[in-house]
Amino acid sequence: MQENYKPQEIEQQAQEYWDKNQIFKAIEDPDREKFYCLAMFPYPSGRLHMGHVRNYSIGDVISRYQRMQGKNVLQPMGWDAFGLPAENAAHKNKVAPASWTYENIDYMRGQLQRLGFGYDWDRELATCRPEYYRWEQWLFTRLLKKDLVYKKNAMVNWDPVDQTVLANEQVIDGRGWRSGALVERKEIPQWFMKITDYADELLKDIDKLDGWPEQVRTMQRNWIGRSEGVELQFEVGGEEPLTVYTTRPDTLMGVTYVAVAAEHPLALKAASQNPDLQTFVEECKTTKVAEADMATMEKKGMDTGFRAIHPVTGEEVPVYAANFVLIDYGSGAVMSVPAHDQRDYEFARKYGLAIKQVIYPLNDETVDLEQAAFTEKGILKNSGLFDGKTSEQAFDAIAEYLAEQGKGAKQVNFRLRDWGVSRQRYWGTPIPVINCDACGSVPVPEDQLPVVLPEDVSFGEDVGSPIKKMPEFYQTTCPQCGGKAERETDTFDTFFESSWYYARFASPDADAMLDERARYWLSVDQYIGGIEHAVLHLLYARFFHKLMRDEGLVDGDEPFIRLLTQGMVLKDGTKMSKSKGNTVDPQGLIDQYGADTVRLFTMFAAPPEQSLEWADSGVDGAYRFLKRLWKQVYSHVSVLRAVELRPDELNEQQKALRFKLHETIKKVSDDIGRRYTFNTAIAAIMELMNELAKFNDDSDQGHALMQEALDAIVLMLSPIVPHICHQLWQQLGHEQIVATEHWPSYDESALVQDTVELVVQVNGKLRGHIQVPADADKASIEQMAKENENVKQHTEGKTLRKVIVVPGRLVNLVVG
RNA sequence: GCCCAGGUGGCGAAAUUGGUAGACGCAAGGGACUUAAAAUCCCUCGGUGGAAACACCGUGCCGGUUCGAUUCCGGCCCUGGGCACCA
Repeated sequence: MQENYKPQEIEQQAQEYWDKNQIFKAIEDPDREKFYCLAMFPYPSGRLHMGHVRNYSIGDVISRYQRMQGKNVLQPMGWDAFGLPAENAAHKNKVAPASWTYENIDYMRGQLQRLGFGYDWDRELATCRPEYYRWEQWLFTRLLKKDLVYKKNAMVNWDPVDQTVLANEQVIDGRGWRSGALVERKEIPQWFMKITDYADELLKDIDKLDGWPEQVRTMQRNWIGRSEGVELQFEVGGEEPLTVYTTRPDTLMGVTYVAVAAEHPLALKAASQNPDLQTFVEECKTTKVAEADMATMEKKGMDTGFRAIHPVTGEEVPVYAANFVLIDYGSGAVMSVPAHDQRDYEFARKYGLAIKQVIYPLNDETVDLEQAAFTEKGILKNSGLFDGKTSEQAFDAIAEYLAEQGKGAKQVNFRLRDWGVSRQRYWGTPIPVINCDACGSVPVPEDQLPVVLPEDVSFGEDVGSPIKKMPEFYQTTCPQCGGKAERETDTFDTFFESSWYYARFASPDADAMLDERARYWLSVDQYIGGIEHAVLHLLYARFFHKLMRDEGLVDGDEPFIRLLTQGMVLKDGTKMSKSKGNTVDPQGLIDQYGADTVRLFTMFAAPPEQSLEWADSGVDGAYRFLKRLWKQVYSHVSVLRAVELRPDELNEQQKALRFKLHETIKKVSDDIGRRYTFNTAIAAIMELMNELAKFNDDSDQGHALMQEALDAIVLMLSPIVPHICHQLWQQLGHEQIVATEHWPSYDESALVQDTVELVVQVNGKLRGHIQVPADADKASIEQMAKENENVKQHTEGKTLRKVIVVPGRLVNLVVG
């Protein structure tokens, strides 16, 4: 008699087999087509959550499918191991971030193994290991010499009580999350990467990424934000002139004031003489650094008393200090045209500043400036020399005029800003620079790398990075002059590590950043990860690839050929995260149902790109399906009969089943191989299984057909539920293991049909169905449609005006 | 505020290029089997009317294009993601 389906038992057996026979070990082989499939590596937060299971199940399905296509597949796994949560845990539990992280890695590795993902574990890496981060330190020192990194002052959130820098996430309602103190903006020196040097190429190459979702390409284009405009100067008597950039130089004649950031030298100078302004500048310090906060806060400003000279009219306009102008971005000053910009308009109304209309609609419509700014393009009036020109003509004319006067020029601008990589935190890669009073910032020489982060540190109530208080770490000598010097104690942004790990997986043990193996495996053929990474991580990784290319380390311009952005797994309507306490822990489900059921249900619940509101209900259905499959195979093999299938000799019922079978193979191949809609692939296989259950045919050909169908089902399901399929494939009498079998192909001749069903519509509404010969012509289809009884009810006494025949689908009779 | 998505039964969803709205699954209700329960199997399952055939309504809201719109266009509402120091 048949055995019962015991997932825990068979899953362990299958995993032991794969492990022992090194089924997923990837070996470079120039004679075989490679396929590098990568899912974004996890932060080792402690336990896997449902979003991880979804992400890695998708990656594993694609990897196993590609292996069955005969490709040489690489699927690695590693750990994005540096980051803030380890420091938080360290404070809370008084353990060192390193040991907390390594324990989490060990636990989560076990969970991934329990889920049966086909990784080449020999390539595992953790970014907190010196043998990993030494190479990004190396790259950084190279880039420093190439002038692609530099140091400048930049704003951070400063907690005045804890005396520490806060991440945006750690500022809640303007206060530090631990101290509760009002957070201030503070300028400190920080390292920057010149990503703007690559802005043009990063933008242009988006066109090459036709394997990426269009929405991600659009977001990246908008983020880089190339614009064409004019940069111009406003003289300020006795002071440095103010430089502003505008994409609307046609509105220049409508400028009625200029606004500068509260931290701008002009504002600070005025404030030193003006206590009210001083108070305002202080107030502006309490806004968070995040752009969303800047954009949604109440717009406030105050006259500095300075007057700027309009570069064309020579008129004086006031210079305001304003809280919405970013000192970090551009020149920290903007020209304001209230009549033609909504934000300037609202600001001008609030402070009683002049509103001067200079652009008028082309169609002579009147504009009501009592209601809102007129922001469209049009024709210039009240603009002196430029009256009568269209906005487009005025753009050029005004730019030329300014250039002649030496007061401005056309300029291409990017919204993209250079990447600030310094973090004032402990648990990160030490920035490999030595600060010497005599020589300045000196890169750590190659032979002194890596700069190792001390892992044995004590973490208690004391906030702030322990290495900033460790002379044995920071006291050193200058590599250039040999004098006393101090190391940087800042660490890299953790996006630094995640920007190149995909490449390191190709040569994880190389005694260099990368070696020749990277040229074989790169680029990544399929990258999979959360949509929340659409801009930052994916843009930084593209940037790094170009940096590594320019160092001669990799070929090609882009790291990821095809990208699948997985939707978020939501619970109670928001992103699952530890900080929100709404994570769903899959471990209970794995213990109860086994890995295959969890994988199957996760892939069945929704298409991968869609966000998924998590609910456990439905897992039972996936489990029931696997039990049915198990039973079906065992009852089939309980009768030993080796009969060859003869498709030409099948009866009608057998032909119908074989049609369904091959239709399903065709659909599932397309759904898994091209569309990545695993949910509909599973649904199609479930439909086929429902047909098989009804198919009671003891004949030899019936048995042979059943064998063909079960073989195909087990092959098609094996990327999704690999353990049960490993076992069932053997039961079905095959020598080879299913993981290395070939994907099934469909038989065209099984898909030939004599008749097809068409839908008959009258005026677009469904009124009946007709069976027609597959090769019927339009006239006979029309005739058959008209003869349908229900159709007659709706056409009687009416004039037939038009007949639309969509071959293989429908007939629409238009009557009136 | 800006950029990008999404909104379909009680629930997760399907409809791939403008062509049968609700496949597949969950839950629920009814039945079979069982001493009973579990498991399994069968039936029903968008709303209203109807015994049924069938008819009308129905894909966030308002309007448009079309023989035909969940799909395309315009406007709005709501939800989610990102906004440069969460990862």
